[in-house]
Amino acid sequence: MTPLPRAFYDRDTQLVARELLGKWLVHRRDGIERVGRIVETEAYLGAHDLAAHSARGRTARNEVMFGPPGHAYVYLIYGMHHCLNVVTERDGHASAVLLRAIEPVRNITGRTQGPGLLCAALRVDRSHNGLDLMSPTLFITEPDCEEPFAIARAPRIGVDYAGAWARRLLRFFIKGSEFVSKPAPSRKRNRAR
DNA sequence: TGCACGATGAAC
DNA sequence: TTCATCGTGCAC
Repeated sequence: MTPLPRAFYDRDTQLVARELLGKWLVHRRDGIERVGRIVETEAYLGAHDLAAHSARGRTARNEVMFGPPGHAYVYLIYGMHHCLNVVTERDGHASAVLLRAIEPVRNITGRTQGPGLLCAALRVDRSHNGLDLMSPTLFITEPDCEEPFAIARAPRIGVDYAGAWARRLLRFFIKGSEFVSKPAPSRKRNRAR
């Protein structure tokens, strides 16, 4: 298995988010190779995207987002869950794709539908922050075999604070996959439109 | 030095 | 609908 080249990540973030669907996410650790098929992603477009961590400026936490493409941005959320992102576009653009769900392929135990569960199942944590995805321990690769699938899009999850940016269709998932996350129904009221 | 708050998940 | 749980970022 060969890691996708850096050029894959050095492109439009929405395009990368779409094309990551169906790819295999691989993590080798303790002699175990865990593999999951990516079925759900979210695009965070850069410092102008009010839902992105990078929108509030460069800090110690989001430093990796501001770096070159093809690196892992992993952070701890709600004091207990990890989220894995891949940095996209040119150095300094501060965009990334959040990997939200995978379908188990090899050596995966437990549920994988949601960014926190994905990291737990793959044994990915903050120690992987900044890791180059060209590395043999954590990378994304073409699947061994793949059947055609349809892509659906929807608003991103958990970013209601971002106003109009929260309503943009920047979440992508494989239509009909049972491994796509099913977040709790939003308590959002009827919204005029 | 203190404190409010998450790109979540699970229980009630 | 509520809560667990803690690193981060920014206000004092």
